Amino acid sequence: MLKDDIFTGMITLTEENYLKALYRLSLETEEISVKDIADSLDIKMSTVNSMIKRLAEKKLLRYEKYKAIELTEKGKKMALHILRKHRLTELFLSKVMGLGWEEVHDIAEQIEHIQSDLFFDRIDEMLGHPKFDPHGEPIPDANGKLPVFKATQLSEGVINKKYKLTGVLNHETAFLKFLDSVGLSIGSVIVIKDIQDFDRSMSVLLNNKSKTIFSQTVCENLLVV
Amino acid sequence: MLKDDIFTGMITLTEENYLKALYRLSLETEEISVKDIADSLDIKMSTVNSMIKRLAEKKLLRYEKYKAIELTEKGKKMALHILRKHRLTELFLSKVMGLGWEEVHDIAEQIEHIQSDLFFDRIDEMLGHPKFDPHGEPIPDANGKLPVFKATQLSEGVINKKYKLTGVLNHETAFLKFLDSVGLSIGSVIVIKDIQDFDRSMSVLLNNKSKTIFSQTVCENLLVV
DNA sequence: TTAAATTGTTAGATTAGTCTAACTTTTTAG
DNA sequence: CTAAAAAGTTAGACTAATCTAACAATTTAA
Repeated sequence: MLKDDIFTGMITLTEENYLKALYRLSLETEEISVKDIADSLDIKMSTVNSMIKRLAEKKLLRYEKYKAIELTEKGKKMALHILRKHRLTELFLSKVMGLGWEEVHDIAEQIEHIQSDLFFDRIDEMLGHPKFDPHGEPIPDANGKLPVFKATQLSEGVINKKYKLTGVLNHETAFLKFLDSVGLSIGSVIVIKDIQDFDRSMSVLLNNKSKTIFSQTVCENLLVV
Repeated sequence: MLKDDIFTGMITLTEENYLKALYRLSLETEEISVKDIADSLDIKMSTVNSMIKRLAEKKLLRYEKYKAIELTEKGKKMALHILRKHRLTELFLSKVMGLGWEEVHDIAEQIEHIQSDLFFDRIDEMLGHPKFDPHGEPIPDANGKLPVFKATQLSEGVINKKYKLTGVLNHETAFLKFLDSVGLSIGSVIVIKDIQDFDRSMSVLLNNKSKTIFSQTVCENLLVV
């Protein structure tokens, strides 16, 4: 029974949280330090120090005294798996269960640790295998691979190309209500018909039906792919 | 920080599992012993012994050396709260997410520990505030109160009374398919029109529409209220 | 370039949850 | 009624995850 988990690849909830933090940090900084992790998880450096030694033994990261910390491929894959579960859960709570976007994060932090492929695959299916969460962040697929493209702002778009709405950067009620009022929701098709040079506003065609004008601010807050 | 949880009423996942086991055992036996708990959770008696001392300190159960163990009102309330979350989750996984009844239990064992009233209240709402799970077991309400009546078997029913299907005792695919084929699902209305003395089969009216005959076996497996 | 500040490491303690082993009390069967 | 079996208890050890406190290495700035 001792050190069973090294053989089974089993991982504790706490270890999952370290991996997730490690992955997030790897996107933000070149070199991940013990302090970065301690700050991001709000625990002491000494605690981090002992934990990374354990994770290194499990081959989830590479670590040498006083050097920067790096996830291994195995560690990265596990982190992406948790991230996938987190993002799918957030989308599910919001789209299927109708919870507010500000409410879903804390619940998703708990549900992301549920061990059941069945459960998350079904969520994925019910959501139509989404590639991005409403923040525009990519959702890793079941194999832990990230989509190559990240969603971009509509304000970066070009005329006459078909875009699909995948998320928004502004989550205020007022903005979401505005989107509602023009008939926009995740998955809507947007085609830019014209761009006004003087104020960067755009004439757009929505879902091949209604035509309207979006200000630069609106365009910057719409994530498309 | 020391003994914080005694003040906050916070409870660990493990403690929740003890409470749940205690409650289940209290329905099965008069006197709950250390051994009962050890067997039901598959841990050693010595472990149970130390844990019940902790739970007693937290006023979740009453314990004296060599005496039977009893949940306090507070402990019972917490146990019912977990039970509510478990049963609501099972129903949700099955009815909303379309998972098979054999698959939902293990997932529900994990999700029942999620801390979020919002989440479970929303599930409750989406399910239409169900009073019974598909096993016919009552679901405690948000205040931890159990419905007074437990579902009974249709085979115990009387002629011309309106019954509502709340669950089944047999969860085999074949039986569930049969129910499907006659148009029965949770919530369906059943009225017994006649009972045959010689084989205890019943002529029944379903949803005020179709009339059919159920064998005694079928009636015994239908839970109604 | 060296002293101060920051960051990292180690040692040792604590708590939750578990175990084994030794011992005690209660229950049960002859 | 008593001896054996079953159940219960205690003591002591272990792991995971955390902490504090002391000390070491590295980085930064005067």
